[in-house]
Amino acid sequence: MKELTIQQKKVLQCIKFYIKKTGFPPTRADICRELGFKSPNAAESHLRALEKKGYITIENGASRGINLTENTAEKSQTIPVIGLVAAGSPTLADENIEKHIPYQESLFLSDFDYFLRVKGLSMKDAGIMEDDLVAIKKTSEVRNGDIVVARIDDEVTLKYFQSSGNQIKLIPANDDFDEIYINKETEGFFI
Amino acid sequence: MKELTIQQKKVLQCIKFYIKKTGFPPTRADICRELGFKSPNAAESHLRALEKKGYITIENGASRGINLTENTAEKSQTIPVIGLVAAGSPTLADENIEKHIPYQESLFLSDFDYFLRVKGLSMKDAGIMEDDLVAIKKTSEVRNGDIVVARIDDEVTLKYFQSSGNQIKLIPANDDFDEIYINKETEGFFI
DNA sequence: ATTTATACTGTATATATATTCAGTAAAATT
DNA sequence: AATTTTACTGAATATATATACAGTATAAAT
Repeated sequence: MKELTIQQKKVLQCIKFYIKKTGFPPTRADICRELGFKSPNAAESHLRALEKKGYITIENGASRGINLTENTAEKSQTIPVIGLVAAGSPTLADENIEKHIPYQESLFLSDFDYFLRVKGLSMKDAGIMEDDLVAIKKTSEVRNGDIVVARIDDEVTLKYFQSSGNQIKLIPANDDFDEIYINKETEGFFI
Repeated sequence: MKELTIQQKKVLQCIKFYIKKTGFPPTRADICRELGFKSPNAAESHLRALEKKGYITIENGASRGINLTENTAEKSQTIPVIGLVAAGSPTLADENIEKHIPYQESLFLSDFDYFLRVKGLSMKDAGIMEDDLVAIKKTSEVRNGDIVVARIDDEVTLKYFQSSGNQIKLIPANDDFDEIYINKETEGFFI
């Protein structure tokens, strides 16, 4: 596949981002707004260049008729892998990142934020083994039965989540480990 | 989430299909064409109903401004699981389907066609173990290094594919198993 | 019994949008 | 040295598209 110029890459990224954000491709005007162009023809020209180089297809006459080609859509990206460190909550800070691995977006299209490398066997019966990579999504909503990353003081663990009233139960998927009960008001506890 | 009527389900399916096919959402007219409506207002009304029930969002004023909500996009579907039967190539015929399992489309968005249950350990070193489920995609293109489902006469196996000239090499990922060499003209051989 | 939702046809229209044309200028290719 | 590609501004326009309005009819909910 022919190489893209810096500007063309920006336009392609802009299209991908717009689709991810809105669910549908941008118009010429949308691209101009995002990238600061003042003429719709600036976007048009770049689109035609991207089409010519095979990164997108354009349905002529159709509004927002941009389609990322298979190669473009599945373009592998990198995603950080974070070691399950014992102290503190895992962060995306550079020092915690084990490495970045390429991944096929098509295999896991869901938007998760990072991988976590599993230490210990407490989730063994859920099919999560030591050194497995777990896809983690940051979220504000937690439902009962979800598998969550819980931090209690300085320890980080992966457990089933069960909330009832003021009490939270963290259930491991391994009979050799005990359940953990926590009061919602307890300090130093985060999901 | 509120239940959809039969017609509303059809419209929602139509939108999903259109996006899968073209990469962008349909216009009102597109929906009419696909479903045989004669007035764009038929599509419009259904879209507003789907919006009201929370299955889609509509960006007012924007063309093709339809966005499947998270729930809708990730709506679990079922996909057939096929047992790796010894005789003949696996088919989607009912008698071969072990069961249908629900799956989160978001976890594996790539379009594969079915799961195959693995028998034997010939791909052990590629991380494919006995009774694992392998996602299979029917394709006409095979590249060297791909893992393929090969049928030789009445036996079906999973192997690495390596083609050189007129000869095909099928390489197992387990030292305990032997490589298989096949002439391209050999009968009874299919990928 | 009345209202609301479903399920459309048919017409009309403002505007959202793609796309063409006319330029300018610098960089890369041939 | 001449041509093509890149990278835009700016203006104009045909048409693609959402959307409102006017109906008709049946089913479901209140």
